[in-house]
Amino acid sequence: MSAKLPISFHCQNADHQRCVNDALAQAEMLCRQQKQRFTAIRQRVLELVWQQHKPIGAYEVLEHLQADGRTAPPTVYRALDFLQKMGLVHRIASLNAYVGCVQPGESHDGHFLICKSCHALAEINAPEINAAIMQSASDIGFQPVRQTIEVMGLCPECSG
Amino acid sequence: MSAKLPISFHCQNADHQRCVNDALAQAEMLCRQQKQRFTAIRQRVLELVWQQHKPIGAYEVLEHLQADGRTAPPTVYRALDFLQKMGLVHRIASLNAYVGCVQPGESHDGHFLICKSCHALAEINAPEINAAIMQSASDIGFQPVRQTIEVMGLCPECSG
DNA sequence: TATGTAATGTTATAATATAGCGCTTAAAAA
DNA sequence: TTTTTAAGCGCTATATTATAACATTACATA
Repeated sequence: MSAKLPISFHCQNADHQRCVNDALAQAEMLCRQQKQRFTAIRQRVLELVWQQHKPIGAYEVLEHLQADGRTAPPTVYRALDFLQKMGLVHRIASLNAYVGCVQPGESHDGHFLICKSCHALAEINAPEINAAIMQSASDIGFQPVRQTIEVMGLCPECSG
Repeated sequence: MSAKLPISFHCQNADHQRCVNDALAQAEMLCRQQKQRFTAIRQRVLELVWQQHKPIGAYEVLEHLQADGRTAPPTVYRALDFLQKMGLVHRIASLNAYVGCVQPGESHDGHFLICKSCHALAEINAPEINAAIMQSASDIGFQPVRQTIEVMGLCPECSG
């Protein structure tokens, strides 16, 4: 057994805004540490990503930004690329969408469980999955570099 | 230890056309069994997918089809959708591309190792990966339905 | 052959993502 | 502080991936 992240599909804080604020504060700290600029746009995009418990599409982010004034797609993609490089958000390949990373601090690949009913997403930290992949890969001489691990199914609330 | 598929990144037949022909023959049999029509377009698309050892994009398939006469995107996507439903090809979400399935016969999700250098792909059959995912999921009450497991890295030939 | 259904043709458009270039602004150097 | 430099962003255009909608064709079978 290994240490696991506290996992949940839905926010446990009564006030999700607190999650958002925490994420923003942590991001600011990380950017400062790594001498990266946490610009207004980057903050706003990260905030938008965190404001939902489910993956958000780039063009959905764009729509929100456009409420504050004209914005074009490259602006959104640049911000998302930056946030990914900083390990602050993950891209979900099977959905073409983005989620906030629950364990920021270093760029890494996540393992995701995604509810096909309510679209909630949980990022899990499962060393056994990594171990199984590493083992299978090394069996045939393959050197893993990045992973895309996305499992669709039903979350506890929707399967009940 | 479990039974594993014969895995390789590159074809072991001297003549890859044999792989292609085998795949086509098996597909024809499966379609017959399930009373599905293995039309000329479906055959041709499956052939094109199999003719490479790496994932092929829908529009790349389209280009090849257009050499034989005018064809539009929906035709390609329909054929690919059909082949996916039949379990004859897999879609690789992280690449927006398609590969032939090495163990057709029922629709299923594959586990993929993809070389980021030569783009070769291996479909592996690793029950340990499934087990690890199932365990992690059931720990938090999640019921998996579909998986996207794609590992990028270096194949034996490219890492040597 | 007549008939219903599945498959395909065709046009248009939606959805996702990036190239390229010039301006602005923040950070670093002088 | 001023200058220099590079990063970030605005903006236009366009590439890439995918689907909607409806007409037509071809197949299975009654």
